[in-house]
Amino acid sequence: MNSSASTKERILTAAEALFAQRGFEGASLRQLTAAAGVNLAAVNYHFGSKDNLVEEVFRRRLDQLNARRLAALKQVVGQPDATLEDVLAAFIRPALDLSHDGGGSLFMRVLARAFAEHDDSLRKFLSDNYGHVMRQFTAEFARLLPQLSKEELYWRIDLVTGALTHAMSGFGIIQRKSDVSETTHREQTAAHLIRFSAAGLKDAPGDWA
Amino acid sequence: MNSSASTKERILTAAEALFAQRGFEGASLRQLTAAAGVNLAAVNYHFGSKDNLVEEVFRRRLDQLNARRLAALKQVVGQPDATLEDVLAAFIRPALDLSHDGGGSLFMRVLARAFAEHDDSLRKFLSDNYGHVMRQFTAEFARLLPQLSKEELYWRIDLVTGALTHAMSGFGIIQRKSDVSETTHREQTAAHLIRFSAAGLKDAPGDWA
DNA sequence: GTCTATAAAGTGATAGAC
DNA sequence: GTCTATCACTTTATAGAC
Repeated sequence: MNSSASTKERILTAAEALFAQRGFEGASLRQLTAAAGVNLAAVNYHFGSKDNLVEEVFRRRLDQLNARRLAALKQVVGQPDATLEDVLAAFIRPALDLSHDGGGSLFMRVLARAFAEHDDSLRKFLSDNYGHVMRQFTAEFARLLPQLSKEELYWRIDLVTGALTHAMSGFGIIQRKSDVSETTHREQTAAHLIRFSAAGLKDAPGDWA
Repeated sequence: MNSSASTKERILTAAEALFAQRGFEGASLRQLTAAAGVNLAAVNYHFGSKDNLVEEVFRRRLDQLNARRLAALKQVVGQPDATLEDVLAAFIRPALDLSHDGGGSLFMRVLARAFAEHDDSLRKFLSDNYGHVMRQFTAEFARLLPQLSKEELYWRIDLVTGALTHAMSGFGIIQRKSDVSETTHREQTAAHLIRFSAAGLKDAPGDWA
């Protein structure tokens, strides 16, 4: 029953889809291995445990995603006339591209679930492994928005994060129309996200802070 | 082991807390009835099934929440000089108040989970029972933002929804400091949400739409 | 309305043959 | 590296005594 990919990769792909659809608790190893066309015992052989498999599902996509984000940010920071929109684009575009190339469109839904879960160990894993990315972007936002207090900036970045996660996990009311190409739709999505986020970030600071 | 509240109410309260913490699949009836101090069989006696219990957890809070939202919106629509911020406040403040009175602060986390779940039957339940509330608010936004195309407006409302859900479920980086009262913190949260959302909604429409 | 006991099925994980 | 078989346990739900 082996297709082209390795057993390990096929488990990861099937797990990503099932975690997106039914959650980490909701997706059982039996459903998962059946979908991947591999033996039940293969999960424990290759990953050790279900928890470890969950982490590997994140690692596979986030390593690539965050490398691309940091590369894009580096490009932007190099330019003296970089705008807030440029920094937002460096953060957003790589995430939208995920849904294009790797077939990893489901991964953003997995990520949205992880946010909603509040699971401490999972959050610690994400923070430990990818927190430095968020810190670099935050520093750049702070540089471009010096009029905002630290607290006000954190608040707004938090709200931007919410909007992005929501939009990128794709449960918005906006569906791509059949006469719009996938590429065009992704460009429009990026433009909406960047514009909306920039407007919220740039707004004058509140006078009550 | 009976405290003051009825068995039914105590199950609902325990279920809300556990669903927020461990998810709908992750929270078992055994954990739930143990936390409520009631017998395991009481869930099936009072609610028929776990799925039905989930719906009742939503109904208990959303009936009140949406009634307050519509009442607040009615007040706003009555005034000829109502602002976008007023409409946003009518939507946001009742949700923040939930965390104050009923001890229902956990409910917003349950709601955030429901959004991330993509569960069709749950989404249909929410849409069937509370969709009219969102439609009324959308109509008011459209009236106050006539420069936006229907598509652009829907996009922005969707992004606002993401920011609100994220913030109200309380997994932001912003925590209340010990020297800030609960009331003050809620006011600041509301101010941030309203200001940020209004800025994103009011931004000039894109020229590519 | 609340209880115990249990049915029937599902769960993650593992031992051991190949 | 892959398989079967199974362990030890948990799950929802229900039957029937009180």
